[in-house]
Amino acid sequence: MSVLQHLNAELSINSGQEFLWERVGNNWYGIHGGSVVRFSAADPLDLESFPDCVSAEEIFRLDDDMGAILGEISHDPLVKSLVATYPGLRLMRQDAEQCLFSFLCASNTNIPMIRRMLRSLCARFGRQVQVDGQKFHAFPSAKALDRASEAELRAAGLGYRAKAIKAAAREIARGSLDLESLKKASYEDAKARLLEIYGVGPKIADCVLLFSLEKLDAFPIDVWIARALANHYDWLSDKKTSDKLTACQYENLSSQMRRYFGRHAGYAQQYLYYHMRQAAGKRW
DNA sequence: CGGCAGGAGCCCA
DNA sequence: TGGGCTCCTGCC
Repeated sequence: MSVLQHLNAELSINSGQEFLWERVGNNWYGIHGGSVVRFSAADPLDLESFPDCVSAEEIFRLDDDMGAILGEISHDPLVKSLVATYPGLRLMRQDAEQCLFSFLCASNTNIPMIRRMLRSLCARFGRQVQVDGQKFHAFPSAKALDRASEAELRAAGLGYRAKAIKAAAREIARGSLDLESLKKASYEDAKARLLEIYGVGPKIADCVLLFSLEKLDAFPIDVWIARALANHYDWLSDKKTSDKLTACQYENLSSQMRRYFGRHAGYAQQYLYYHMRQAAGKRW
């Protein structure tokens, strides 16, 4: 995810959503599927991609009506206050395959480790791209990942996640999984298809649905959101009693929040997530 | 320094 | 419903 603050001024990327962005001097550089993207920290709309197939409108979701969206989710007093505290925070639209592979790497680990795994995948299996005299590696295609053995993926530092990466790469490479087509499907249908993938549970599915498949009502619940719900939403039924949510509790809580916040519940989720991380002093 | 908990979870018995 | 999974960092 990324958080874009003040589109025309200060900007920060929250790596809890977008894992492969980094600031170098006055520019941000990021990996978006097969492209390297660069934009100016001072003016994010001054954006180029290499090769040129991504626009600022696309990745910053400039087509979203932020006024209307913020109005909808601000019926909740906490989110209303966070909208004021973090002006300009936005969702970023991610490459669907990269998003799926990224969150398959995200289970039972932390953000610095996720970044390390993904950089390792890019370096080993991604195409090299030169931008501004610097060498980058694009995100590997599903075919490239499918050509790698599970052992090679383990050697890239993925641990037990290698099996899931391999399984998803195979489905995409063989054409049995078409993420693009899921953008046109309903939330329920797209989620059901994602849950068939080995290694994808409700949390990862909701992340892909929100960040890449245009399901802005998806409400992913990770450990930070679970804490936010426990601390601030007393009226929720079947709240977590232990550290971890069962699949049943997850669906119950997530659907309650989707109903509560409405068709752009995912934006509310991002404010809560960003706030919980900020409050805990996390930068990355 | 060793030991242990924890980290955008999920699968399996 | 509980245990295990890779492996690294932070803390005691």
